[in-house]
This record gives sequence, structure tokens and C-alpha cells, in this order.
Amino acid sequence: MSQIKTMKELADLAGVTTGTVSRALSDSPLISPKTRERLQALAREHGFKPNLLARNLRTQRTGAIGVLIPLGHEKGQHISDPFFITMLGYLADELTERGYDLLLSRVIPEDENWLDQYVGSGKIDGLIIIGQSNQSETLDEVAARYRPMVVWGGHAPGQAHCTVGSDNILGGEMAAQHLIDRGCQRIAFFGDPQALEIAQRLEGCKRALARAGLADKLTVLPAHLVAEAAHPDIAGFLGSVSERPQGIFAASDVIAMSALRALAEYGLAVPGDVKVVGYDGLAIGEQTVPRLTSISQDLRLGATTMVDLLLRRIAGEDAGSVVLDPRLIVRMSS
Amino acid sequence: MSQIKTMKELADLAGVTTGTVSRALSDSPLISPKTRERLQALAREHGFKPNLLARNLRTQRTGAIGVLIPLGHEKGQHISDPFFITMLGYLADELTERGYDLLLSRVIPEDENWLDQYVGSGKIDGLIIIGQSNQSETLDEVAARYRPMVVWGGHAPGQAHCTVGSDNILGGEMAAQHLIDRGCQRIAFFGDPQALEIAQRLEGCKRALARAGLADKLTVLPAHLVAEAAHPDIAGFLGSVSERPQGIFAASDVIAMSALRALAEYGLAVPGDVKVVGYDGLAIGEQTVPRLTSISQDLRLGATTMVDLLLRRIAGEDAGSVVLDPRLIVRMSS
DNA sequence: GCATTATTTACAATCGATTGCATTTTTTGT
DNA sequence: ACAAAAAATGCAATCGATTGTAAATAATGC
Repeated sequence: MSQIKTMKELADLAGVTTGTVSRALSDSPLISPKTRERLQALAREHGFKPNLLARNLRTQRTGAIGVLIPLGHEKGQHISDPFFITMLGYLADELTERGYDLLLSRVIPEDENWLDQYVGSGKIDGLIIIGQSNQSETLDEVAARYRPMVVWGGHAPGQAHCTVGSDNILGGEMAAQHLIDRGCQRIAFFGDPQALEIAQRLEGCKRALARAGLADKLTVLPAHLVAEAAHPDIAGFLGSVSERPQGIFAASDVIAMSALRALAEYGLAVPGDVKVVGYDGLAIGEQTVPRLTSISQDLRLGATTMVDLLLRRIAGEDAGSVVLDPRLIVRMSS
Repeated sequence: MSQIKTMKELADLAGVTTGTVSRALSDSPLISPKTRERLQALAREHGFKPNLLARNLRTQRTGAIGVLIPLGHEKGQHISDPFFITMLGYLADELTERGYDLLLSRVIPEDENWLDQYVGSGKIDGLIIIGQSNQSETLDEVAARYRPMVVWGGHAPGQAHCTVGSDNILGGEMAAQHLIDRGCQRIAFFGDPQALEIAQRLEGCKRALARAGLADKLTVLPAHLVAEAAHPDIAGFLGSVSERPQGIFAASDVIAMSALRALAEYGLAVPGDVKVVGYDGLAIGEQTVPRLTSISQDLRLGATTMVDLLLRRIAGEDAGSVVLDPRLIVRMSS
């Protein structure tokens, strides 16, 4: 049995034209059930798979969604970052469920118009960007002319691009309030407020502290987001402060894990000596010792929502930003 | 300035034909420097990006490499598994560096000929598969007719598909020998030997134990690969065994992390009461408490090697399997 | 200055499928 | 059995680029 590569070959073999084959294989009602089945059987028998490029060129859709992270302020951050990776996994599940493929490309931050590499190249039907980093202006600018784009991150008033993310201010407030409830007075915030989301979490943290009259007890350590880079930041901090914090609010679970490790190295008990709260609610927090208390963002819901919005925008609808509720997950570290 | 979408438009604007534009933009020597620069400037000015689908259809290459995991024996395993994700990150880095995109699609294990979804659909130039699971036969079969395919995993004699992976038998031997060197007698192996790689690691483990005359001291627990599923397996095991093992060799770092957690819950000190060695050498092992001793597979090198082999196979060369050296990384858990 | 060669550019086929419209075949009504 | 309506198929343009070949223009030699 010769291998059938194109519709033309299959059509010749069956004594019909490619048009008929095309319709038969796509279950068009214009075709008689008899020939439809005959052609489908023939296609199956010869293992014929239509060339998707040709189909896509004709139908003007690719069936692929681009996913990327802009790493503006944090060069060292790798695609293998747990948060990104978790989100990527959910997106992959969600997109494939809906018949889309996921096209992952690395962003070269040096390139001025990095977004245009994707947009308009015809390779993707839409774009999901994970994390704004410090690229909000670029995103706003592109959003003006490219509609099918959804961004994971913080939502700020006046923002032109469509975002999905948790209420970072509320989440920050919840984390700080939890530490306060647990009896902490001196609180340290680990995270670099250059990124919008982290700035918002810090903002919420400050609000809770102010309400409790503890505004002057806050220390902010602009720790890196990458685990390897965060650890020395944190170890250095713990070694140098005169008054050890009673509670640590880490702006991400990855930072929190570095904090747990550094604390263990200093012989400090968690939650006995120091209580720790992370942010993200990653699965990895279940595996730390002690298991990590965290402000959970429902990333699965986040992924679903992003895909939802994106498909609606692809369909021409003008779907707007969504803010999700953060949730406190109390485990063993607080 | 109107938006130029196609070459035809640009050609009309410049008063030439699409052929000329095409050659000008691809720096063909058939074009005069003068018109080349004029057209390139015009293209830049109007932000023209050629449609990649059309190009790909014509040139018969897509510039994308498919990446997938077959999850034959472990349905619950998710794309967000740390090992897969780490490998994915390296692959993404490596592929994009060489100008390829990475197309990630989920595999539906129910579908009989899942591989044909990719192969021959014209969407990808080559395929990288991470982990053989229990699908070795399928892979062999497809490898016979589809050349540009490379698989991460164990290499077995008589295997038709091209693999890259560490020497799992040697790695298993190293892990067990390390535990023996540390004074362990009773050793437990955590991992399900259904998968080829894990079976090989167990084999190496057995060899080392036999050499030390400890062959009868081995217990095998076929723990799941997924962290959430592995934990109950392990906790149950620790709760039920009469003689607690002195050393644990976990077939993956993810399993090892579950073990660390379970041990902590049972009040057992690591490495005091029980010593633990993982496999993979994932970055996450740096963040556990205590930091995890592991048999490291150089995943970055692995990714580079896979891409190398794949591109050579795409070029028609008949590149064969590669076995990498495992390396023992001693941290704090042993 | 004219024939000849070297450069440039235009023309048109091609990649492999989809789809509106024309045409043929089948079915229905009477 | 024949006209009219309905269903099935064929025809050919199309998506947007690439590329071999032919044609037009410019450069060279004598």
C-alpha cells in the first residue's frame, strides 16, 4: 500500500476531485453519506493526514496560541521557573482541550519590538503573556493594535491590555493580616516591587500593618524572583538584621522556599521562631518542610479564564480584564 | 501609513512584483543592492512581516519542533511535573536559540495512534519525546518510518528509536553504593519499574547491593511518579514496615521530596535516622530541607544533545543514541 | 555605435488544502 | 414519463509566499 501524501493523490485514487475529498473528510452535508464513508475509509486505510499548513493558509487560522514570558527586570529567570511552569502546564491542558496547540518561544528582551515577532507573523491565532514584568507600556501599546492578547498579571487603572490575575492588594493584605493574627509584630516583606504585581502585594501588606498600628515595623527586602539568586539575598538579610522579623511575607512561593531554607540554615524554627507566608499557592508548597502557608491564586482557574477571554477576543468580542479572588491556605509554616 | 499585510501590497506600492520583493527581503544576490535596500526600507517602514504559513507551505519546513510526553502508565502525571518542566525549559532555550519554535501538545493516551497526530501532519519538522513511559514498542514502530524523532529515556539493546538519557544502571549503582558507603544496610527503592528507566535504576541498585552482600536487604515500593500520589504510598509504607530502612533510594527527585516530607511527618531525622538519595538532580533539590542528595543527569546537556541529534536527523544524517554520564551530587540528605 | 554578455526584474507555476458557484445527477411530484 | 426541485459533485479561484525561467535592461568590448 503506497503512502498517500496529498488530497490530490487520494482524489485520483478514488476517481473524484480534491474538493469532494475535502468535503467528505470534513463531514460536509454537501456530500452523500455513501461517498463520504468510502473516502473516509480510503483515507484511513492509507493513513492520509491532511497537511495542516495548507489548511491553515487557506482558512487563515493556525490553531496555535503563543505563550511567552517577558523577562524585563529579571534576566536570570528561566523558563523553568516553577510558577511559570505551573501556569504553562495548566495552559497546555486547557488549550489542547479546546483544540489549540501551544507555541512556546523565548523572548529576546534586547530586541526592541519583541512582541512583533509573534504578532502578525501569522503563526498564531492569539497570544498569552505570563507576567508583565516591567513591560506594561509595551504591552499597552501593542494591545492597541493587536486584539487577541491576554496577559497574566496585575490590573491597574488605565491599563489598555486585558489582564487576568488575582487581587494582589487584597492578597497582600490577607497575608499580612494572617501574620498579625498569629502574633507577629515585626514583619519582613521579601520581593522586588519593580514588578507591578509585587508592588501591589506590598501595598496590601502596608495597609494591613497600618490598620494594626504596625506600619513602622515593616522591612522590605527586594529579593530576586529566582530561587538561586534569592537565597543569598535572604541569607545576607537574616545575618545582618539586628532585630529578627517574627513574620516573613514572601512575594512568591519560590522566594518563600528560599527563605525556609535560609532560616533552617540559621537554625531558626518555622513556625516557632519565624512564621512564613508565601504567595501563589504552588503545589510545591505541599512538599516543603514545613509545608508552606501561602496566598493561593487559583492558577487553573486563571488559565481557564485567560483561554476563555482569549478565544472570545479572537472571535471579535471585546472581553475585558478579570480579577480573581486570592485565598489564604494555612499550612504548617505559620 | 496604511498597514501592509502581504507581499503583493508591498510590491504594488513599490512598483515591482512579489518575486522581486521576496528576493530583496531574503538578501538574494539576484537583486540589485539599490532596490534591495529600497524594498527593505519600505518593508521596515510599513512594519511588513511575511506570512510564515505561506512561506512554510512553499518551503516545506515549519520551523517548529514538537515536544510531548506520553503518559502511558501514569495518567495523573501532569505537564506541570517538575522534571518534565525542567526539561521543557532547557529545550525551549536550546530550540529557540537555533531558530526553532517549540510546539507543545498534550497527548491523548486513549488514542491508539497518538503519534500520527504529529508525524506527517506537516506542522512540525521534528519531534522530541520526553520519557518512554511504557510505550517503547509504539516508539520503535513509529521510528521505523519517521526519522526526525528523538526520545529522552533509557537505551536498551535492540531499540529502534533514537534515545538520549543517562546511564540509568550506572546511576542506580552509584546511588546504592553511596548509601552503602554511608553505612546503610537496609535499603528501600521507591519507584515503579514499569517504566524502562526506573527498571534500569533498580537494576543498578540491585547490582551494588549484591556486590556488598546486601541483596536480601532491599525493599521495593512501586511509588507513583506524581508527588501528590507518591506521598500516601510512602507514608503508608513507612507506617507499615517492621524494620525501618536506613537508606532510601528514590527513583526521582519528586518521589524523594515526598519521602522527605513523609519522613518529617513521622518524626524521622534526615540524614540522622534515614538517608535519602534522589534521581535527576533537579534544581528543586537545592530548596528542600534538608537539601537533597541526588544522582544528577545533566539535563541541559541532555537537551542540547537531543536537539543536536534531531537537527542532524532532520538533515538526513543517521545519528544514533547517546548515553550520558550520571553524577552523584552529595548534599545534606545522606 | 553596435553586437554581446552580464545584471535585474517580471512572469507564472507551485506548495496543499478550502470553498463559492456552475454543472450534473438523483429524487420528487403529478 | 416528464418537468421541477433537490442533492451531489466538479471546476477553478484563492490563501501568501518562493523560485525556475524568460524577458528586459544595463554594462562591456572592439
